[in-house]
Amino acid sequence: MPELPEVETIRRDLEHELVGRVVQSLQIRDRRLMKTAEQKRWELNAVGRAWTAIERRGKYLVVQLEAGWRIILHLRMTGQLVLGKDRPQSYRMRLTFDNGNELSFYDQRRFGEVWLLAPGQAWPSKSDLGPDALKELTQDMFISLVKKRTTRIQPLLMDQRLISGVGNIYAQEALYKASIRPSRPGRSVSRSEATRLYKALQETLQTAIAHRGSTSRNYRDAYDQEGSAQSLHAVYRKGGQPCVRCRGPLRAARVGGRGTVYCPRCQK
DNA sequence: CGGGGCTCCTGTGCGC
DNA sequence: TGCGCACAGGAGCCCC
Repeated sequence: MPELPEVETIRRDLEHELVGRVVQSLQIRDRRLMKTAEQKRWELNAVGRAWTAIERRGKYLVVQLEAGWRIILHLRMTGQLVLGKDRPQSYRMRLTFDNGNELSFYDQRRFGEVWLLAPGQAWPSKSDLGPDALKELTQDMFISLVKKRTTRIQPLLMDQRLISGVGNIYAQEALYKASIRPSRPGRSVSRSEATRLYKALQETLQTAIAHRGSTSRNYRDAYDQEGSAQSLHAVYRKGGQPCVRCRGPLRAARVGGRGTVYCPRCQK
């Protein structure tokens, strides 16, 4: 599910509802998510602490707790963080706060991950994250990064070590907007094309946030509501349908092991 | 460095 | 209707 715009939407919802609140208890239903020893560590160190800030790095959510502890969450494909009481019992983890509010972590495919980090403890991502696509990536950084690689441009956009936050939906949409084929080697993308792509990416991500993310299947915001950015999609999952620009059929292909859709006439 | 394939899971949609 | 297969917003790992 969630790429940068979806995670940012959830972040804002949680910030609004939970900053300043104190965790009162936690329930775990998925032993794969957290083993008994780890659960004890959470009860000792996360329960009783207030949430002081909620940040985002790429597709990760970072919850700052009192005294320098941090909770890191990654929703992978189908993770959901939903506020409110009387939600379904199929949660993997649930936190209860001092005002009675609850936060439930649902995850159909169970790829999502959660960490509790002690003060100063290392970031859990195996490989370091590249600059955040919206907050840190500048046009110059983007151009030099693209020109340096022989990798195809779509997998390049989605490589979290190079740029963090972009996934399969928004990579496809930005490439369409910039009229560049997903399979083009980075190095073959000219300066002016890269500039166009940078701007398309920024605009795509910002507009998606303004629409509270894309709900294709599983994604819901923290209030369990769907986003509406999917109504803006020009190519994602639209193989065979007419291109909105030239009316020719969009083509479905595989690039870097992932499905992608592009317009063979508009995207060079 | 790059690319392909497989893995972790569960659910859906399609062709036969 | 049933069955099997491909594929799905992610990402790490292994091998070539």
